[in-house]
Parts: sequence; C-alpha cells; structure tokens
Amino acid sequence: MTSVHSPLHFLAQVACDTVHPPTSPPCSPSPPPAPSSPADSWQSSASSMDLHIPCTAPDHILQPPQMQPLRHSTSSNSSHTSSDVSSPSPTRRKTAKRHSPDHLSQIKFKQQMRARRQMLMERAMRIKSLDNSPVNDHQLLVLRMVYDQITMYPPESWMVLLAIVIRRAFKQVKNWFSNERQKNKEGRSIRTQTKEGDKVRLRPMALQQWCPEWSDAFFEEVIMIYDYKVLMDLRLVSNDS
DNA sequence: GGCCAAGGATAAATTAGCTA
DNA sequence: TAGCTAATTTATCCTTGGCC
Repeated sequence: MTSVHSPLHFLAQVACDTVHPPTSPPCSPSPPPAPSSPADSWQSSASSMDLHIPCTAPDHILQPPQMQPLRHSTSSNSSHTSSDVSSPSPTRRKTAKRHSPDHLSQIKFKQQMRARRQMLMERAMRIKSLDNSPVNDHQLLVLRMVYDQITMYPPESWMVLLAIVIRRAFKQVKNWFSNERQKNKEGRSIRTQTKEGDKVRLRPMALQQWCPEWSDAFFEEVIMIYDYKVLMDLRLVSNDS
C-alpha cells in the first residue's frame, strides 16, 4: 500500500513552505502565527505544485473561522475568554498583570485556535455517512497514509480535519484508527508536541524528515494536498480502464 | 508535595453486518 | 460459513485538578 504515497515527502515540503514562508527557515520553530486561512493556503499550495487545481477550493474545504466572541465553555481547559484579553473587568483591572505583546499574541492565538477547532468540530459532526459503510478507495488511501506515515494516534483536532477532508463521519474516522491499531501495531512513534501544544505520537519519518514541529495548519496542508493527489490518481485510473 | 477522585485515552474483547 | 471490517462495550492506565 505504498505505491501512491511515495511522493509525500515532496507534498509535505510544499505544505511546509506554505505554512512557513521562505523568508523564515522551513519548519523551524517560530512564534505561533495566526491560524492561516485554509482556503488561502489551498491556493498557495496548489500553485506550488504545478497542478491544475481549481482557483477556488471545493465547498467542503475548510473555511476560515468566523471569530465570534467566545462564550463561556463548560470545558475545563477553556477558562479564558475574549474578555480576558481585550477588556478586563473592573474588578480584575487592579490585579491584572501587564502582559508583553508576545504573551498577548499567544493568548489570542489560543483563543482563535479554540474557536476554530470548535467550528471545525461542528462542521465534522454535520457529516453524515452510512453506518457500517466501508471506507472507499479514496478515503482508505488518505487514512492509511496518515496512519503509516504520520501518526497512529492522531489527536482529535486532526481527526476532525481528516473527517472533513475525506467526508466521513468523525466517529467513523476515530473508529477506523482504533481498529487499525488493533490490526496493525507495526512501527514506532515518537512523543512530541504540536505547535498548538497538543501531545502527539508521530512517526519518526514524519518528525525527522518532513517537519520537526507539526501543527494543525501543517497537517491540514498535507492531507489536503494528498487528498487532491489521490483524487487525481484515481480519476486517471478510472479513465484508463 | 502527597493523596484521591474524576475524566479521558487506549487496548482488548466482543458483536453485528456484509460478501465471497 | 468463514473472513473481513465497522462499531460497541469494558477494563485499565494516565493525566489533571482539588483538597489538605
């Protein structure tokens, strides 16, 4: 099952260059950027690949988040709200520390990330696919590439992205990885952290050869480009036969 | 800092559905 | 009917947060 993913190193480099513009060293750790627009990055990646990619992303491709003020979440790890940064309450103003611009931008980045992930999760949850429906060739190739070459343990945010890109229910994507780990435990993983601070276990190849610091944006670039390539390959195969 | 409970993540086992 | 895959259930381990 390696025939189709051999060019992934190239694909990852394209994505890496997109996420980390050439002005800075590719994939080198840098201050957290504002989440890039997936639609924009789709176009920039496409132009780098010299492929006939439509100027506008397909409608299932992720849209930039609408930055609404966050509501107080019930989740324990989302204690910050937009009001924490921009307009501290009068009672807190006395004790509020003066944050450095870097710190403020990091807080803002985390807020945007949470809002974006929430939006993506809602989007993924709207995907309906038949219960017990087997993965099709296209979905299987993308899932297997991620499993074999990136990670056996994708964090929730990555599974959400995968679900949206391959148009399969989030729960089914989650189940697929669970079942795949039962069937195929080969290969080792390296524990690391994403740019967003998530603890992940990545394939050594993904970490050492492609990009030393993965992020949601980088993962999204990789699977979108690979997804497109798989679609093109499958279309060629069907035309030949 | 140590203890403990709660919740999450994961593996293992199991069931259900489909197909040759 | 056997084999495969998707989905569910259960048990275990680990992390996190609260309390002292």
